[in-house]
Amino acid sequence: MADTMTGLKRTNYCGEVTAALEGKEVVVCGWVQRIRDKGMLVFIDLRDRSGIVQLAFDDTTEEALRQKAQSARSEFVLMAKGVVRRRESINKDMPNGDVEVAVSDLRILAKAATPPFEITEKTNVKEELRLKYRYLDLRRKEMQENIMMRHRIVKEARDYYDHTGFIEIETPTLIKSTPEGARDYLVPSRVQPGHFYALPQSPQQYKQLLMLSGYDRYMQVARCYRDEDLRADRQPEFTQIDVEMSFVDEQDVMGVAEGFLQQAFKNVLNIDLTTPFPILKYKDAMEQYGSDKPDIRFDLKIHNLTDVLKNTEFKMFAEAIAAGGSVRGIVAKDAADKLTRKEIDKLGDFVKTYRAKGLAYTRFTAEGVTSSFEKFLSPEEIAAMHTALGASTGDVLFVIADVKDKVVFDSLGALRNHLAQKLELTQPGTFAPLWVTEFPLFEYDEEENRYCAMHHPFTSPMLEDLEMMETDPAKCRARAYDIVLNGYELGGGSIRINDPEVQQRMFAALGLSPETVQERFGFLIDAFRYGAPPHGGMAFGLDRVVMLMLGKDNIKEVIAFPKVQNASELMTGAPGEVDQKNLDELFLKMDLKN
RNA sequence: GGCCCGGUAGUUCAGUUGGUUAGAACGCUAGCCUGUCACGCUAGAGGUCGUGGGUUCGAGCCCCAUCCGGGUCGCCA
Repeated sequence: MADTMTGLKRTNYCGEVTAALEGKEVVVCGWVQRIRDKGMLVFIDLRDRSGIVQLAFDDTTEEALRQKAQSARSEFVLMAKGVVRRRESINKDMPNGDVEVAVSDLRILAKAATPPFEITEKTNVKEELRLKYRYLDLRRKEMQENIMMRHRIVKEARDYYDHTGFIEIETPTLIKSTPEGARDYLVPSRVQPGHFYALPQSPQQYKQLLMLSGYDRYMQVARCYRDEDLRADRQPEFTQIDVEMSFVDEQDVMGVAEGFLQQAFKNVLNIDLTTPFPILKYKDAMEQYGSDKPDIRFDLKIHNLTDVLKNTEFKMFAEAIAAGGSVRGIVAKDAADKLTRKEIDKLGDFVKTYRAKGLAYTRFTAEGVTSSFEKFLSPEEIAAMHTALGASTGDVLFVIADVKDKVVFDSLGALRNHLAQKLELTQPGTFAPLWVTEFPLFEYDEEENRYCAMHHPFTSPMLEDLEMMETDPAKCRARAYDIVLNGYELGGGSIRINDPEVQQRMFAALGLSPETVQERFGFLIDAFRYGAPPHGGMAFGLDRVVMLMLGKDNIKEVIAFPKVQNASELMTGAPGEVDQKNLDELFLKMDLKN
């Protein structure tokens, strides 16, 4: 049987045992990181979330106690009492490597099986195994730092918004399903057969109603759910720092958000972010960076070559231009000696992922020019193109043409990021936040053959575009804004519609019948009849904020118990099957055919 | 649903053209060691090569199917 703690109380965390406590008696608790057994001398590195302290047993230690120490193994849980003393030889690599605890009482509180992987600060163990034994993975210093850093960032959020007059209000997570937008997670109702709750994709409608109720300046650390496929930066279950304010315009919301990021970066990372953040219109973001979440840490801007090449005889380009498409390119400065022919071919495959039909390139070296397409252009066209791109010796230029601007933007935008990574154009620890504004209000859904809300149906149109809601929806812009950091969408929001008439026009533009609107949003329409203040807000994706602040490229690293690509959790095995009895209670029948 | 990558000892990996008993490092077990700290030394255990089928005299290696994991496109108001 294991020892008990009887008679001992922890006095200090392991990492707190420093030279300042020399001569004092301490009691420490933790897990065995490592044992160095030299016979008459035994050293144990004891670890807790604060750090490591060395326990020492020597010829002055009672023999039975020393033997007990020798019986300990990795990850055993120990409690040790002893006097802090200077070491005979100092370990400069440890913060408290100049002291140790001369143990006089040792308790083995729990034995431990040999873990399936070593609990080390850094790891190269497969993620699958780490997630199956997540409770062991979370013992590692790296993970403990991530999780504790996440706590500090959440605390900064609560502090910041509290100090600036925000009230945290919890909203329900069993709510009514609204089939606009992402797929809902559904929860069957037992007491109302055939009816379902949905888990919230965001607290959107509740926070707007709170504005109507007068809780000016609301915030919530809110768990949200979307039943869509996972990515390195996307989990089906995630956390938002959700914010809504009344009697505000875009600048107010953006200013408050900038203040939060500024404070969090300062207090947590000691990094100064300059405000206000740059603002880029959606249209410019797409044209210059091929993305609505551009990484502006590096240049590699996209240039439009359509005019320059409008009379070209090169078929690939001419056909795209004739069909109303475009030809655009980017220049990788001084990359000619870094990109081999083989690597450029690979880039051609890369852009095909984004539906580009091909990647035209020119390698521009002192020895000469290698180009996949310039032989089809006139000398005047080549010169004009090079001028437009700002290309010179040593550069590699890439050109993509397509009937659809979206294909050109998507592929060049992705190529831009890919090249930046390959050519190491960014430095770790640099942060380039910006706002992207003036998003389109609508997006054409080719499957459903109608316009959908790009953001959500409560987003206000820009005042000057109001009339275009009916006449030219594609051109109608929204009072929406996204905050972007290093190529990631950190969050987004909008000024909402607070005029019931505009809201009706919005629903009409989306092709929703009055009956559908009444059924889905009736309570909201109704509420807005009773005095809705002008309001707006936004939400940060907390997981991404933490991920970027920690310099990670996978969101799982900053979530204690994340899900894997098929949306299961490897440790518990969720989701699981349930008993027939549970199904019967919920009036559910399985049909697993097809 | 599509594309790409991976799965060999507890872990990370190597494994030649298909050919003897599948190796290394770390970890683990036992013994020795009075100042270690990636301790050291000696000895040892540990493998259904993801799974199923096929080709072959012979498969970790070739073929087919399938499972698991990663990245990504679609998807993510």
